Amino acid sequence: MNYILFKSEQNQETIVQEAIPKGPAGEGVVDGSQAGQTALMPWDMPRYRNWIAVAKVHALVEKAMAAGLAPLALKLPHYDILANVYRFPGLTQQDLANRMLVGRSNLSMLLPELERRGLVKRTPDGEDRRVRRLTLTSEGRVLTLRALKVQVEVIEGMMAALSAAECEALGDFMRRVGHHMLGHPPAPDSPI
Amino acid sequence: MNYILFKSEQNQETIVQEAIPKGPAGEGVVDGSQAGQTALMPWDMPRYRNWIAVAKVHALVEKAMAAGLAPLALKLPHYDILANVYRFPGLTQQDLANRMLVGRSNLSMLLPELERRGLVKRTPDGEDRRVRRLTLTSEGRVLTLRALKVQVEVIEGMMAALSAAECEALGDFMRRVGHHMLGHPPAPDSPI
DNA sequence: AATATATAGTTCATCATTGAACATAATGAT
DNA sequence: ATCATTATGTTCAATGATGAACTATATATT
Repeated sequence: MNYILFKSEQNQETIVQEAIPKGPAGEGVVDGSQAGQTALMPWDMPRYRNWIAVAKVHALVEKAMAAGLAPLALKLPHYDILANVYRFPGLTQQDLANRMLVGRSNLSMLLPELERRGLVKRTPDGEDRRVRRLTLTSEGRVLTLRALKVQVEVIEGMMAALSAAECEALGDFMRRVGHHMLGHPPAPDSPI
Repeated sequence: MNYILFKSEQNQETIVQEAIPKGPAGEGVVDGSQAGQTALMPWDMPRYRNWIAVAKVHALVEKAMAAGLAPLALKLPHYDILANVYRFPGLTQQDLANRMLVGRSNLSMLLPELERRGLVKRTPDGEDRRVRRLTLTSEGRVLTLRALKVQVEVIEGMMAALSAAECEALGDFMRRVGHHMLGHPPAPDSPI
């Protein structure tokens, strides 16, 4: 059975036929590069590999952030909340969920812990009784600044491999991609 | 209490003093941009913003992947395993964990489910009785190809916002950053 | 040969995240 | 005024991921 796997950059369809197993005593070990009519697999394609590189760096940064935040007794999701609330005091839980690209229920699980630790306050909105608005306590702000310092160090350490022009190009590319994926033109104060 | 938050690109230290709360009736709403001696916050810095853009795109791609894989009854972590085992048949669980940048215990939780579904086989190594080697079944390979098609569509859709040169530059940047973070020069068959 | 150290994979408890379902409130249509 | 629809946040069950502790095995040291 053949699949049309993808079109190459030259708009040429690549068809992959299920590879025939080979290997010692027919043990099922398969050489993926021996597939069908064209040997091209996604990892042979530049765009795919470029995205895998992005994904790997993202995983490395998350690990570095987790390690850097551990001495502050702060997990990455909690820090994300604190940083966003520091930057946009008074935002709603729905707004925060949109910015963090997580579900509302996740925040309903995470926020009580930050409240309990005395870092965040949730207050009812003056007009809409469904809404709660988020602000940091003074202790929350202090901790957030310390955690921001950690994040800046991770990002600066990472970006040291790039020139300023390269770093700016990276940001331009990613913002453009982000807006493209969201399907609308860039807006002020967009989460991207 | 002041913090040295970070050094700017001109190597100038930025000091942030805790912002003074303001807002209606002293309700604790804080304007982060009114901090201390210099108003620069991380989100005012290009490198920080550039990384946030990368992180946002990564989150969007993960959502798109999850949505695209749902009709195949496949979750993203399971797909990651299948794709890596397809590409490197016979690899060990330890090797797979390294490539996926997750812990060995995570794979011990995920792999039995793929085994139960008849997608993956775990076989003892011929020489080292601690080791199990991973291969896909024929059904696993078929499903993996279908899932690869989904991933390629997501990546192609994303990269449509970039020219070929921009996409290649992006990959170059990220590979360099990845190697920089791992602290060693690029190697053949590196996870980055 | 005996012992110490390192490695591969598993189990465990804990936490983050998801998506469905729910309760309450606001808005829009009639 | 009433009803339908949408929005906000919470609860629930299920699942993915982590890091410590464990078992079994391999390797290095003495």
